[in-house]
Amino acid sequence: MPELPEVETIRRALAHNLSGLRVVAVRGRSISMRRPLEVETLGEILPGRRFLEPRRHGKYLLLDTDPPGALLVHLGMSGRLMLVGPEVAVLPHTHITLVLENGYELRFVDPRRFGHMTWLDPGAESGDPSLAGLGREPLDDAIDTWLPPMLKRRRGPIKTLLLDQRVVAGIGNIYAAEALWRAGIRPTRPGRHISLERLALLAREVRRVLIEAIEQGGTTIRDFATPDGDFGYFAVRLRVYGRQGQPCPECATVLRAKVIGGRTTAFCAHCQR
DNA sequence: CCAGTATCCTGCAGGC
DNA sequence: TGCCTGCAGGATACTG
Repeated sequence: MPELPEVETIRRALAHNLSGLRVVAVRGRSISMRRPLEVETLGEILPGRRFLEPRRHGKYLLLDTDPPGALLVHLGMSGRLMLVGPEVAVLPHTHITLVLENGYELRFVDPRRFGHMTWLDPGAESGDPSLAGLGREPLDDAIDTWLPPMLKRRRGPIKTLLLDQRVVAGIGNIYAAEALWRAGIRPTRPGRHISLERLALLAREVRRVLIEAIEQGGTTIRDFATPDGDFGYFAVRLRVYGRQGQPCPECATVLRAKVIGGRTTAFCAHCQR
């Protein structure tokens, strides 16, 4: 579900409403996830710690604490965080609840269990398997200088390269499709067969679409919501994602879809070459 | 080494 | 109405 703009939207909400609060208790049940969720371990570590300003790298959230350490959160496809009062009904698939000193609860809900929540001791970040090797941030305004050479060097369809978190961190299926449409590039085209000029344009479109999506609070397709329950409004601005069979907003050619890198990708065969 | 596929899991939409 | 299939915003292990 959540790509960079959604995770950033969550981060901002938490910066506002979670920073400064202390954990008083941890509730939940350990469950097998992509990385094991050790509720007992978190129950020993977290109580007494205060949340600082959260950080984000790609689709990962880093909830720094004092005393030092960080809760690493990835939301996978269906994960969400809720920051709510105890009177709010507990959703199915709520795997862990952090009770805060003000009575509010930070809940990690993830039906499909592709996400995870892991504790990182100080210094463990650089050696963490999820974080090590993560690419640079696409919001960087110099992206059009460093991304094109990387795309040029790798093999495979440009769409697959954009989704590779080691190349650039945070792009998922929605924004890859949108950026490629904006840049007029066919998702199947091998990255190394695209000129540096067009790749620079693509890099700028990647950055632009992510920034616009953040401004709209992310994209709610089905169930994305901030910890406070707000939805994202970028869905109305999607031009190709999920719109196969409908006319291209630019030229009215019927949009097609093709599976690339195991993911359905919509594109306009006329505008994207 | 590379690219492509299978897999983890639940929920939901669509077809019959 | 109900059953079945396929697909979903991600990441990674495996196959050939």
